[in-house]
Amino acid sequence: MNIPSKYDPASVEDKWYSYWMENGFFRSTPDQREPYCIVIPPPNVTGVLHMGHMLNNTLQDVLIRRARMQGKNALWVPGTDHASIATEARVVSKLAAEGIKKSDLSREAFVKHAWDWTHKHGGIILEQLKKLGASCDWDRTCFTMDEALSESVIKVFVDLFNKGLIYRGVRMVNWDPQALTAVSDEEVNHKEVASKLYYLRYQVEGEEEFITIATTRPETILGDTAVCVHPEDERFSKFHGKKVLVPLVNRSVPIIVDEYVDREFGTGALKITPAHDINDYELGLKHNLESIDIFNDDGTLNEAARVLVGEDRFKARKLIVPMLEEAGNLVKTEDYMNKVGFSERTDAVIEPKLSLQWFLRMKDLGAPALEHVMNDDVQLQPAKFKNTYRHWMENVKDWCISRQLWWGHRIPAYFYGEGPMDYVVAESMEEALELARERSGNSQLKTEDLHQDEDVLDTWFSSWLWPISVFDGIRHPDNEDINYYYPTNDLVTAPEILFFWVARMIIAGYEYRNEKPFDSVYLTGIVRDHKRRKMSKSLGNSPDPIELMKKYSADGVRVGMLFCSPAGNDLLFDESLTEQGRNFSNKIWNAFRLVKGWEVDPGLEQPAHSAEAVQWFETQMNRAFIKVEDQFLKYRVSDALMIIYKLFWDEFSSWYLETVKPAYQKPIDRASYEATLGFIDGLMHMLHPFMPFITEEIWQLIMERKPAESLMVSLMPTPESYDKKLRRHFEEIKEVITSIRFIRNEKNIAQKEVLKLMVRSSKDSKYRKYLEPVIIKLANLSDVALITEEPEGAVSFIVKNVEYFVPVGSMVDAGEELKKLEEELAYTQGFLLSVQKKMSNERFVQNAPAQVVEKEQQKMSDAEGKIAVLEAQIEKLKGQV
RNA sequence: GGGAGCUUAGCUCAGCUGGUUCAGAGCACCUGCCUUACAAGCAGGGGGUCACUGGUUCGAAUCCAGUAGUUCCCA
Repeated sequence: MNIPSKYDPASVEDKWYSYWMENGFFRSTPDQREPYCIVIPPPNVTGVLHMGHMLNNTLQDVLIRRARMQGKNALWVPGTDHASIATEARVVSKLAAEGIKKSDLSREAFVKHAWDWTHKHGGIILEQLKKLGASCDWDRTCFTMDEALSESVIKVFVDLFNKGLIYRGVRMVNWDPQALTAVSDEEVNHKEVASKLYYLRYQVEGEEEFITIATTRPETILGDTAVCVHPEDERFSKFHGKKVLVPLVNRSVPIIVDEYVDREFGTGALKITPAHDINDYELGLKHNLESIDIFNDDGTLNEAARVLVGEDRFKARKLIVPMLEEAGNLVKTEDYMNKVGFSERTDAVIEPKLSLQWFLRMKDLGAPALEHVMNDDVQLQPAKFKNTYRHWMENVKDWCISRQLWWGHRIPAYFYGEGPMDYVVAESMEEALELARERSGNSQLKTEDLHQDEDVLDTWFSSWLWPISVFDGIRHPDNEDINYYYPTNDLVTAPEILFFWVARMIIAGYEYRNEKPFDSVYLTGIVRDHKRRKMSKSLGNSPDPIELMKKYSADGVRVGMLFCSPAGNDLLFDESLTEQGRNFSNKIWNAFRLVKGWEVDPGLEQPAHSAEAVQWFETQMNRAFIKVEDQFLKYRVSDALMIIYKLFWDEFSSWYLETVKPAYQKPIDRASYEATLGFIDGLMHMLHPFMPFITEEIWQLIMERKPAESLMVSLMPTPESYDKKLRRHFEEIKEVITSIRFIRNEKNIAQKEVLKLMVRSSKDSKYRKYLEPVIIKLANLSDVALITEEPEGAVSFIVKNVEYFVPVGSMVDAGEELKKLEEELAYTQGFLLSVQKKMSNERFVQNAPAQVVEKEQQKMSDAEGKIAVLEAQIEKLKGQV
């Protein structure tokens, strides 16, 4: 078999991905095996792959591939999300570029445009995931607007409505004046903004007295319906029960008292605008205040404002200040930092607004979801997110589920009359008609008389059903798929959607399956650049994942992502990491090339050093298997990879291969060759979940494979117990070899030059003679001699109290040797002293566990032995200097 | 304003229920090597009073309290 000297990822990756697809290795159907399932966090249907997706999906693929190789029936369900606001915004701007306004289109026409857009751009991201190697069952690809999923959403809405959990009402909502829709609390980002605090005085009605308030939003005074002071604030007690005139419009409003007011803030008096501030709204309800909405939906002032009508809210703020000044109401202005809410989608400043919306009652619904995370039925990884989760769930508010958009699931409420309550909720028009006839008592109602609610549902109202609806478990709760795969095993997602999505999936899970949706949630970090800036298009600091994979290979990028991805921590991504990943591929390829290039001589006996190395590397493999297993249990994927990385690079390549490697153009014995190929096979298995492509390529080249054979569906070896003593001894002789290499370096002796080694062991420190062949090979020695008397002209070192001497003739510098030994002696004496101090402390000996004391005892005698050896050597050297 | 977390080598992070004189990894760095698997490499090496202060303990990077800095979440 001819192995190309350069690894060519591009062709290899396409070749094996097609092969896996053709053989249906990604597909899963229920069977007798234990299931392992992940549902993908559905990306926006029209989105493109970014670094966050890369991280997230690499992790999912690692988990899925590993489970598959452990013999589980692994299923990774892919799909996309219709992303109401984001998609609609894109379609609107695309139409705008063509000179078409959304308002000129009918709902049907607009939705058609949106579908066209979806079909054109939808699924690009899924194609990109294939480049990464994602082993999703593509036959099961779902979209939240598919018929089955849409029906599930509507069915759930109707069900919750009938349970009395969904209601319609006027509430203060977060209004996005740009997207012209309500958004949920979770879709609002609060940012600190430098603004001004305006001090305005209101005249007390019928008097020449004034009361001064402070506000950041002077334009909203036009909607004021009260001024509020603290009941115990003596500065204002004389005003209790009086009225003030709102500046500019001279509307008379009451002065009310409430303990809500913070006496320290501003002047201690507060203007109340119930229509435009959530706190004022609450006060308004409490004190029965009128509520004057002065804004249009797009954020311009309406007729109710009476002045500046038609101006935008921010322009109005600028314009009203000189007007107030002129009218004598402006006392002063101060610079002020305050927090302002911005829309997650459009970045427009959110306007608190009273509006008629649909809500879902969350308190009772959420109770099981809180309980089952707190008791670890659903595990959050890392667990530190439990705190945040609890805080949110304990203060959960009703969920505003309606959006004033057209792209999405239309709310299945049908109005039959003019009144706000003249509606019915049903899964279809036919059912709605029947219900409406019943409710209205009018049996003559026709479908034309019914009018469906214009709003659509929040996107998360479909995503929260995802782990159930991808298996059609809402419409058919007892189907084979849902019974087999649900609850799923792991969910991999970003912490910023813990509440948007994860919490709500848990809620829906308990409500509709009476069961958690997944066993554990792996929360990844946010991908940032090396300066800790969030990767974003506008900053231009986010590499294009597709380009990155072209440059460094998919395996390289996967490894690069994983190297910097501890769970729950932000990860600072840098291209050098993918470079490291690519270098690793190169290393693997070359190691394989070396082994495959060996010629086997069946008549050759296995050299002793190779036999020992084979046994030793077996212990290393098993040890690594066990450690990797442990890391995966803790979801420490990064550390698991690092263990295998070091196993391959340091232990296998640098130690093992260097030991068994025959001299140039010399053949190798059969036993060593086969053992080595076996190790490569095992290493490819361990590495496959992380680097699927290169490992498959190599595995296929190890030997002739049968059709439809593949590494990705072969079983992972299981860890066995290993010879700990052999491993320890090998570590000792590694230290010996390194020490000899250090001497070569120091004395400028080339590796080619053959050296001698002399060993003196004492009764309580043993030289590992059986590993001697390995030392001879790797340190390039002629022989090792056991001695009792110290030789002349040799450099010495000590490993585990065994003395080693390398004769270097005239190159030995006795003075330098002496200095080195004296330094080591001083250190060891200091060490001994500290241990002795500890041991002479009665309280330590009494209180510390026996094991610890024993260990200290051992340290003490070891140190004493070493000191004796050192002192003898120093004594001898002193005679020479 | 309320809550949570973080602070260990130049960088990114490990260090479990306190026990090798004050400690590990990867990368980066330094020195020497183009030794025919790999210079995308090999061999060797240096580097940290574990943020600060105090306490508990025979013993603290590890537990407790406070201080400073920093990040995130919620309002």
